[in-house]
Amino acid sequence: MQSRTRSVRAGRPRSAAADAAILAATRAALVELGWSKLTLGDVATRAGVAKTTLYRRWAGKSELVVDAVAGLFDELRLPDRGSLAADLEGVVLQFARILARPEAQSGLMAVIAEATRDEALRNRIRASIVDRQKRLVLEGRARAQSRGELPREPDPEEAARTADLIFDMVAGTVVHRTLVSAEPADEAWVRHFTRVLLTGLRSGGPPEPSPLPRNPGGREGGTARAEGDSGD
Amino acid sequence: MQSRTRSVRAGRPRSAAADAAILAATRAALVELGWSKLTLGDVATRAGVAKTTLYRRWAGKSELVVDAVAGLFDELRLPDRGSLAADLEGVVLQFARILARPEAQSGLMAVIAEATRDEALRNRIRASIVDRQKRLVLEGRARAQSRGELPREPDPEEAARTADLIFDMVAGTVVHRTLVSAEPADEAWVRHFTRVLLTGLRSGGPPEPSPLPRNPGGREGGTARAEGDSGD
Amino acid sequence: MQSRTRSVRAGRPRSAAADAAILAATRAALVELGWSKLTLGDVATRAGVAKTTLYRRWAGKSELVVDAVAGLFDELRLPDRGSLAADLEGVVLQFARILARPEAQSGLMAVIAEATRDEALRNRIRASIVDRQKRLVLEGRARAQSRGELPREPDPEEAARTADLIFDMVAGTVVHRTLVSAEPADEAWVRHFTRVLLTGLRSGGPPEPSPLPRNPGGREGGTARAEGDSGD
Amino acid sequence: MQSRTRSVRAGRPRSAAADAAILAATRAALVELGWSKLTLGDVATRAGVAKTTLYRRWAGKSELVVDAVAGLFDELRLPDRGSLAADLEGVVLQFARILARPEAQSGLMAVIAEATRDEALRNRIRASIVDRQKRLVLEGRARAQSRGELPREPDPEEAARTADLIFDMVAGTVVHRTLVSAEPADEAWVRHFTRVLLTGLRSGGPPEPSPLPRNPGGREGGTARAEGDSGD
DNA sequence: TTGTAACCGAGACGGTACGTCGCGTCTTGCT
DNA sequence: AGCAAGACGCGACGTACCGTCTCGGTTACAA
Repeated sequence: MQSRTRSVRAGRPRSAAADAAILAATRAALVELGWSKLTLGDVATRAGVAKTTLYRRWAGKSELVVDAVAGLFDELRLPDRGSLAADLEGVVLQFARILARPEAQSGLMAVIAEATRDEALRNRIRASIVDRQKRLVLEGRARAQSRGELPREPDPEEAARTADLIFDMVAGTVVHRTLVSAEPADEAWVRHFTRVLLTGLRSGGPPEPSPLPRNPGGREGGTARAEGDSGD
Repeated sequence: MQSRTRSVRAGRPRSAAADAAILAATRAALVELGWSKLTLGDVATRAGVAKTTLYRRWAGKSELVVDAVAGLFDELRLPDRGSLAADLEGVVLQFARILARPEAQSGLMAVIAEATRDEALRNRIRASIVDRQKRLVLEGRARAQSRGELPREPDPEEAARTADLIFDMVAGTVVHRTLVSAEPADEAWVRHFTRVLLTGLRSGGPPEPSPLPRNPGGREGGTARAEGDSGD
Repeated sequence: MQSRTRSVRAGRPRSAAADAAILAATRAALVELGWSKLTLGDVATRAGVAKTTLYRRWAGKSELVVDAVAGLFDELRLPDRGSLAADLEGVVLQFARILARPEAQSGLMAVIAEATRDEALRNRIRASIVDRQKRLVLEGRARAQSRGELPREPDPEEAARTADLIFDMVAGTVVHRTLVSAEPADEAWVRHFTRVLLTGLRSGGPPEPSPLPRNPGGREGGTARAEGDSGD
Repeated sequence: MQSRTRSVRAGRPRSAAADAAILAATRAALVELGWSKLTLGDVATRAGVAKTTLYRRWAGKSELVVDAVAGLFDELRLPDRGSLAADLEGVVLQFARILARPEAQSGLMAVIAEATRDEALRNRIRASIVDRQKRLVLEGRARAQSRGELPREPDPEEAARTADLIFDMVAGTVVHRTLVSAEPADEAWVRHFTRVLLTGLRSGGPPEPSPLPRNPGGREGGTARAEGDSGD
């Protein structure tokens, strides 16, 4: 009978405290050193843990940082501020504030870069970070629908497509603002952004087959100086 | 005597061919290996160049990759397809196609990650990559205004703010779709996205205290409290 | 097996069996891997024993291997073949055959190397291995003396000195032949070696101040064939 | 034409000083730490050299120590003291003194132990250490023959066999005395040993087919004479 | 034509971090 | 209380790149 028990758990169990210490040390090292100068040996030292212990739990730097960064997003909540617009603003602002923290900045882009070459890592990121965020979008929409602020989408596929788009727009735009443009995503900016987004969503139905306005008569004069004439 | 002579350029000049070979080798290495496994020694070997030659021209991996990736965006053009919507679609699609290439995926996010800790690198990225893209947004708006599709914004500051927002939304969303969600930014998606974006922009004026344009349910008051005062 | 019969006391029922299993596993590992690649974890696994159990009984790799190798020499016996020469040949051959086994080769030299820096280990080796061998020399001499083949040495110190020398010559030469010269110590070689050794011993008395033979002219016949006659 | 030159020597040449520094550091580390606690990282540090430099020149600890120890035997010389006995004593004493040094003790046995499992290492030891010593035996015999102290052996195979035996006896006995018995191989001992050895050799002819005397009656007088009064 | 100065390839150098392995110790739960 | 299982802190391993530094040899311009 013990053969099963044995295979399940024999020997000294892994220290739960070590996991927490390592993740905290990773975040601290990200703040101080950033991704590229973060070394696993240093993280182990900070955590008061042997390097081997670290490698027993994570396959490498990328996996470790994904988990460390994922923790930052745990605090994301969907506030109930009474309206879709207000709720959205609140969530975006929370998201922006997390991204403003150096440990998120340093780590997040780097693991995304790594993930472009690593299917498993991409899945890990999705499971640990992305899906957790995306859930907020779905919840927010459901709430808005129950409030009557948004119509209920009958086609589930279209609903998913739109949710994905919203999510990419929100997360992508905030990330780009923060990390590429390197401008603060403060309250005023968030208000501006969410207004544009919501306006677009309220009117934006399913994509239509003929997107080209097909301007009669051709170009209005303003285009004149444009270089594009040769183009398509 | 030579020793005192200020010869503007004495000695053997740098090989122009080497630069091109190195950048091409860098892109090839990015495709094959990705950022993290790309090594400067390997790039030098591929380019048929000594490591020293490489270090004479670039300070390190990041700078080299910025230049190598920047070249990819040279082909970005603002097409004149007759309408703002069509032009926007065209640009976004071009951008998406560049981002679909592995050398862009691997390199771009990584240098952005590096740049979070390196002011000089951030400036280099802005100068080489970002500003070149942002110019398209400005050109596109100017063309749309001259066509009469968009009103002329009287406040230059507000105009700049909106241009930045558009840029962050476009670039950020496409990047997020491609790299994080790892879904193809194909024509259908681009059409969907640009329609939402344009709709938002056509109605989105300067930020207002009450951003809810119409609420079918009729709860006007809720918006008020939801806004800034309550905070969180 | 045995643990089932007596469930009352869960003491150390395997203690005796474990020792044998561990030593056998050690020898097996020596054969397969040699000293430097032998690991205690592997030995424990082979013996079906926990590493802890192993460490309770031996302080480390060296001590364990000393005991494992010592067992090989248990089979050494002083045969009675009727003459000193024949007895010596027999013992040397036995010794050579043990040294030809890979577990002896791998282990013995290594622990001797370790012992150069470790007094306790040196003593352990002496007690477990060396003295057991040296006893054969003493027994052999006693037997030869009782046969009348060797005179009885009146000075006990000199007797000890000579016994030590014989031992070093026998063991050292066989070891060197086997491990350094890496040539087989087969029957023919043993015969050659023991004849030289015995001849030397029969004539070799206490050390003298003037070792120069000083006979440039030629060899006195007596010395030349002092012992050869006996054989044929 | 440089293509040939290039392949022969291109790039920065290896530092000759580094080799010497590394070997000296290795010997120093052997003295202080002994074989098992000697680490290549430590050797590199002592030599003021990077670990990589060390690994570029030697495949591992064993190879390095072989070279380091081989240097110790460079000082071995065949002295001309006028007689075979005196020459032999001189060489053996030199050998004993080298073996008395801790760097030789620590290293030599260990690499021999390693060599039992490593053909290449065995060859390296033979080339660097053993053959150099064996040459002295051959030189010594030639000199003794020219002096008339030893007969010229007509059969070259038998000559080689005997030289090998002498070598194994000399080296093996001294090593065993020093490292296993852990007794000093001082002048008195060397005199005792060499006298026994030389006596054995002077009378020891080629091995004979029937070595077992098998005379149950035992032997008498002739043997007895050899002992006390020292024929030579 | 000849200097001379900066270039070029090759590759060794002192370092740093990697990810792995073995050591000997320390929990666990089972018997 | 001893056992197997196995996680733990420690520290060396051998490898891979880093960015720098010789090397011998090659341009290209100036004297």
